[in-house]
Amino acid sequence: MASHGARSRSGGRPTLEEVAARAGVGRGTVSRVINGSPRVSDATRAAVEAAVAELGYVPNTAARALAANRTDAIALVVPEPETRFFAEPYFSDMLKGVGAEISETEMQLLLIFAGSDRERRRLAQYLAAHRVDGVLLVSVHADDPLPDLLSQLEIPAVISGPRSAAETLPSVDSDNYGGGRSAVEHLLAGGRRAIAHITGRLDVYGAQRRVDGYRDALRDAGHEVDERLIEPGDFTEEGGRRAMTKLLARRPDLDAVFAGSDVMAAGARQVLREEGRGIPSDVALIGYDDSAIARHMDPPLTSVRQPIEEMGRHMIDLLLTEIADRRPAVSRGLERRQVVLATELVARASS
Amino acid sequence: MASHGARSRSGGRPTLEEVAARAGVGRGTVSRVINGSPRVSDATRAAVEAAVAELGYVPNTAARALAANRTDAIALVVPEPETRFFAEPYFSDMLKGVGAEISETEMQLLLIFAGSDRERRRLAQYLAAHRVDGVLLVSVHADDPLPDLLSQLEIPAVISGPRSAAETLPSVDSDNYGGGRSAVEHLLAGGRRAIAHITGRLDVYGAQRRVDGYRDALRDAGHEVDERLIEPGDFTEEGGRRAMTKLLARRPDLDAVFAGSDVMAAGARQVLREEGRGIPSDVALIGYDDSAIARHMDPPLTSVRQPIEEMGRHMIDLLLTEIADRRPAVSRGLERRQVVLATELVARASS
DNA sequence: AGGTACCGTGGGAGCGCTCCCACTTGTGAT
DNA sequence: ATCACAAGTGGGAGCGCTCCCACGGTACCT
Repeated sequence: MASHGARSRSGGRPTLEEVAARAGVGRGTVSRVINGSPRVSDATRAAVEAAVAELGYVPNTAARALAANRTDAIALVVPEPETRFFAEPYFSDMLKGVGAEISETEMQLLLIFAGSDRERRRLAQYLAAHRVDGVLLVSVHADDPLPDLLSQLEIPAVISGPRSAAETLPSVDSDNYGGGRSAVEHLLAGGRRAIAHITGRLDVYGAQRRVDGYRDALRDAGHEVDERLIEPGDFTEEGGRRAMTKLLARRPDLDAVFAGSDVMAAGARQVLREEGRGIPSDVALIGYDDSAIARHMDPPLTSVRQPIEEMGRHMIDLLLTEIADRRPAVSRGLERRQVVLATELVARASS
Repeated sequence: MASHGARSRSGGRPTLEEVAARAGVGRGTVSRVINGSPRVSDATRAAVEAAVAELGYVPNTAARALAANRTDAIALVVPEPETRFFAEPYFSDMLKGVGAEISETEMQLLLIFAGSDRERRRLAQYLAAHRVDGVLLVSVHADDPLPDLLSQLEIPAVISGPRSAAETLPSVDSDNYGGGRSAVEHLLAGGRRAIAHITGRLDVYGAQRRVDGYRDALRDAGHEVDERLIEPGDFTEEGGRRAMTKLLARRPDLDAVFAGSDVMAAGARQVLREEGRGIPSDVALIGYDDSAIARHMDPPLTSVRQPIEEMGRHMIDLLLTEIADRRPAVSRGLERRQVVLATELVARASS
């Protein structure tokens, strides 16, 4: 008597072997059918599929993971506290795109927050245990060690928003430079001349690029760039307020503000209101992200739209390719996989 | 030569066996140390721990799952579209509590949305594959088949918000009845007499209980309940607007409104404003959830606070107990595990 | 006719762990 | 000194799958 066989297993789920017996074929054949191999005759496939249905067979993921050395899961890592995740529409839109795309596959998506030190350590453990086949990294700051850890562990990863122009990881980004340009060009076209810019956190590459776009748009139109019109923000509403206050003090004559995010634009708006400046009569205001805030603001906010959901889709695609390429230890793909998606200016009443 | 050994394994991670060799002990001993068994001498334990550190050993989860028939993961299942998840602070607070509590353990938390039919089917597959040791169910409607599926698969589960008074699953809830009572008592104490109630979706048990609390509070204070003062909502802002409009039409003399959620209160507020009714001068308004909306409303909204984060913590505790109890096939715990937490009325300017 | 090429198939070996039995050694009771 | 028992340990068996080799059969070539 098999003493081990008596170990209480959960609900006696059918195994591959049992399906094979039922279908009158070998284990290998069932495995082939389950995994969609083409090297199975139609008759056999039908027989196996019938057996699978009758027995209600569902593959044991753990066994598969052990034997095949893959987990069929990928993680969406958010190196931020949960709070920010929920506060910013960026993340939820991203998640929506990612979720939609991944549901086309057999892969499982895990959402992991790594805001605190403690969470970081857990994440490191988790990655070291290779519990996922790949990682999606969103909102990574320039000095974050996470990407290095990932490449050291040889875990495929895709980053949203490259950390610099020299990003080595495959990445998906929107055209921040072009977005910045279009905002300024729009304001210039509206006859504005003293255009201020409240930047995002400058350790975020995308924020830098928006500044570059701002500068170049002005120069190309034959205007000089007055550094007093540029004030760094931090993507928060409060930061927007502070920046707006400073700008107003330095250049009371400004007639337009391009904020690096809708949230900062909201902060700026408050200050402009308090100072009695009409929007857009006295000062035109334009944000970035085209989030719900923009639509609901009074007046509705002109904003630069990033196709965030689409970015999420692309990230999954890149990652899956990356994972698939990892199988044969061939070609370290020198063709850098960097996707950049176009932005779109959504004009509303604020400009 | 072992032809299979050549299979390209990921990065040659150290195995239990290698740790054992390094520490000069057997496999079993290392396993005991890793799993914190007390039946190991201190000296041996130290040696093993040293070997683990030197080799950077991390257990292979798949192998462990296969051998031990557990996954060390639990899922938080949200039977709603992502959109609602992000829109309602309820979920993020819940997630915060759950996340905090689970990070005390070795368990992994998965977030699964099951809003669409398609997602439902994926979830069913997922559960059938027993990829998690237990499930946390939030926001389940009365007729949802999910709980049955779970019990059929013998997967431990805990529900937030029982589906009815006869809920069989372990559950964690706040005292909706008491919350409803306290809202009404507060309004009565403020001298209000014609108190309306905009209910939540009545297929949500908690919403029913709030209505019960509303009714009983009025009766106990010697007032009759006028059914024209009760109008069902659906937890949305638009629903709040609609309900408020109807109530005003039916009982223009009402002097207070108890809304079943802050979001609905926000909708009600808009209508009251449009009708020129002052808050709280003409009509006192009170919400439920004490969400961010309540604090930022104009005027700030009195609301009934549920300790959602704490509820999340309790859910994890219950679930872990449930999972642990599942090991020996003993006592089908007849002592129903139902936790009910107290609510708290937060008085602000709207009442 | 024999040879060569597949195709479809069966099943051994092995993935890295846990579980449990059997064994050795140390301790205290007799 | 002898026995009983516990504490600590080693390692076989097995979890359910994938991978790959080997095999028989059919089709096509020379």
